[in-house]
Amino acid sequence: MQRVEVLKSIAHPVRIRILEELLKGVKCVSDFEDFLEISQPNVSQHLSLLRRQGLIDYYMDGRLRCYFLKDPIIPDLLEILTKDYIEELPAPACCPVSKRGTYPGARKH
Amino acid sequence: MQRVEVLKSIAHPVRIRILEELLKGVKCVSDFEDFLEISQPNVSQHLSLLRRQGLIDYYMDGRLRCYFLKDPIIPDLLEILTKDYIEELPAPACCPVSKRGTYPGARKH
DNA sequence: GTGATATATGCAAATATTATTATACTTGCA
DNA sequence: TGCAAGTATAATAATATTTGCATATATCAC
Repeated sequence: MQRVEVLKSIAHPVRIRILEELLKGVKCVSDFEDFLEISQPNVSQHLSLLRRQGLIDYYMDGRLRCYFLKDPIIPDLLEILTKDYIEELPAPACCPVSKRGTYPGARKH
Repeated sequence: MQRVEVLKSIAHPVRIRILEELLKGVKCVSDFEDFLEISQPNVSQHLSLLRRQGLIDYYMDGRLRCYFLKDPIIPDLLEILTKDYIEELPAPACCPVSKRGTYPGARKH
């Protein structure tokens, strides 16, 4: 499943911050190095993973590599992740639809 | 970060299928056991992780545990994951906004 | 060419996740 | 009370991810 791979790529504290920054605009490796408090090789490793997954890409600018967002699912996902959800989903009305269930459906939990 | 934890919970082929099924309605453990081809303890472990994260909950019905969706972010996330994105995001117009970058911005990549 | 800057890569160690197995708990029913 | 169905938990083994470090590559300025 492609979707799971995308999710796994985003589901990391460093990579989600990288993506959030890229949502604001183009950034090069040393820009990330400044505000993420990790080593340059580690930044590169995360960027390279995101690129392997096709989520971002870069262009060369002198000796800088300028990274930018590529996969359109990213802005949508990031937006949902910042959204405030106040209410829980409504609890199911009653009685499970289960092949084994002819039980009355009394909620004891 | 809470969001990363949520993403990690969803970013697994079994758990994403569990959540998709729960989107359709209530299901008990043995229901999952049937269509996911994994062992009962493994199903329980995934369910229990999802519950620890507050994404799902259950009620007792006889000796069945009937699981249901609880966190409203799930339907939104699942929807985006099934959406078709045809176009890539537009490439950035020009020239990086980088504190080091006064480079001309020629794209050599 | 030489040196400095910007970034990537390879590999091993540390850590986290997942599946498996065996066992325990709980409920309903005879 | 005792047994079976449904499910959970604990311990462990297998696997994947992440990080740190040393080193490599590429480009620019001189």
